[in-house]
Amino acid sequence: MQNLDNIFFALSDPTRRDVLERIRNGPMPAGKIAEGLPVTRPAVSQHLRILKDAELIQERREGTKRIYGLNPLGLEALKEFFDDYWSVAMTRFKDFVETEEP
Amino acid sequence: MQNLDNIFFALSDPTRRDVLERIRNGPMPAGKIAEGLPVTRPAVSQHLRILKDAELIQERREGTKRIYGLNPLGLEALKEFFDDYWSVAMTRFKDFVETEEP
DNA sequence: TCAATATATTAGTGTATACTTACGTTAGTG
DNA sequence: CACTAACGTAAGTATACACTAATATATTGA
Repeated sequence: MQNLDNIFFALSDPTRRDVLERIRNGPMPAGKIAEGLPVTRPAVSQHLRILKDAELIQERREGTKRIYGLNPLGLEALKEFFDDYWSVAMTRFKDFVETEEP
Repeated sequence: MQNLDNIFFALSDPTRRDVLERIRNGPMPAGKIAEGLPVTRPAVSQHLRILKDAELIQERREGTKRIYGLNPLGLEALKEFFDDYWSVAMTRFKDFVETEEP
């Protein structure tokens, strides 16, 4: 399982979230991903690596192309973070609000 | 509503996630939050500010103390990110895996 | 009002990050 | 084999970040 450090770090960058946005409707080669983005292609390559390390995307080779698509593994880790963590938050929040009133 | 930049950035730091961990079972004054952490109290103050800007925590004053507790607003934004975004990811993932096999 | 408590803010610093340009690598094509 | 296409990698740089030490602010009590 991926650690949350990498996942949240990967998601903290807007350009990387743009990358995810571009491939959310289906896999895409690296060049095409870079087309829509305001940074150079090498920069996108570096972002892709970070996203891949976080297991948020997957790589598949096809000739000279590299097709990138979403990887649900990192997502699963995030989901666990929610289920295991924030379920408590919601219930505890009430106490906080209630004691805040006079 | 909060933007995801601030939220993911806030969550990308392990110390800040430690802060959240410490207050997830109930609000706590800043000093007590800092006790368990390996950084100085001013550093914790700075982290608290970032978490507060991201609307992940709330502040309430009580005398000279400042009590911090979880704030579900940032969390709601994150939840939307999931529901609105990753529901697509899961279904699209199948296509990717299937085309990967020979 | 003076001092103590609890905390935030500022200034300064080493390190990490995101970017660009230049170069290297791998797979197909004549 | 040379050439092109589609990438990744390396080196260098400006900026952002997290941290500490010192200072400032606000609240309470003697």
